[in-house]
Amino acid sequence: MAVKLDDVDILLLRELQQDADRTNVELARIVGLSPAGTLNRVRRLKETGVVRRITARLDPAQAGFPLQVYLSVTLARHDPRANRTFEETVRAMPQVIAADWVAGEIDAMLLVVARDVPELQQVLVRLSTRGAQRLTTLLRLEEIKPASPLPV
Amino acid sequence: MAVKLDDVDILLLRELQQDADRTNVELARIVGLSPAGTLNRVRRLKETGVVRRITARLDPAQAGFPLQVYLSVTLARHDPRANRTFEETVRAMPQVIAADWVAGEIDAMLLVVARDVPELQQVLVRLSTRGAQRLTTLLRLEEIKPASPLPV
DNA sequence: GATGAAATAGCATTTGC
DNA sequence: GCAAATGCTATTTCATC
Repeated sequence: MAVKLDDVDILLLRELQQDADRTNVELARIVGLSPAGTLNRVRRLKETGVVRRITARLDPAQAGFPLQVYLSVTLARHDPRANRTFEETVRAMPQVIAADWVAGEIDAMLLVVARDVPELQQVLVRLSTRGAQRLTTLLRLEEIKPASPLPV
Repeated sequence: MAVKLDDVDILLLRELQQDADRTNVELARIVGLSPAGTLNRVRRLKETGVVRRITARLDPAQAGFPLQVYLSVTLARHDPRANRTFEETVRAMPQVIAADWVAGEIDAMLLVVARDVPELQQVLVRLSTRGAQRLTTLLRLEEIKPASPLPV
């Protein structure tokens, strides 16, 4: 935790994670501060990087992406150059909506969306030709728990 | 795609996914509509469910959660009751910030955050005693690609 | 059926305390 | 961090295409 957060900050973070689509005045009422004070708090949370950004979260299926998969990836080689090639490939593919290096049974975990099966296959083929030795596809069937706030 | 989206809608979705922290007037200028028209569009996108919500995305480490893991889960039993028990357990655990049923080598994929190793272990133990037969932990090391907009 | 322009009420943001 | 003040913005209304 690189930033000191008091109770009001924590409360603001909870509220903003749940619903950032509210006026500053409304937030101020919730946390019991003046609008000016609230504005300063929120600004500081953004500036310090605790709040990375405010975004709209879409329903992937409603937005035209009925296929969502987790892709677990093992690389064929593990030198820095192979890693970078893979990273750049992943960043350049719009269907990959998140990706992380991980420690465990595999090397990387990707989240991929696609409009149909052929598009998904394109993604798989491209990753295979860019260093992925083993790709395990986990098709997202149903949400157990939606993207939730960090329990600050 | 359950909703018809024209070019202006698509443009709005792109902008809102990237940065929802802007005034309606600013959005209106970007998409080339009047503020009133833009407001109607955005409201409709929210009402139809394409936009699920507007939220603050935090930096997990900055917010006090240096440990983030993907947990792949295989259940011991697969009857409806075991599934429900597991679902309810997961929903009730604040450290689980997202969870999905998947088709593939495993049954479910979870995203978990923790303040330290003991807290992570607590999560693992609890899941084990609530139906998880096999738990594979993938520790998030480094971001390859941050949470990105759907490529609408 | 949706847009644009005008009008009002309310808000964001600044300044001084 | 608060209170007051100003300049904009959100939001509604109504005419319009």
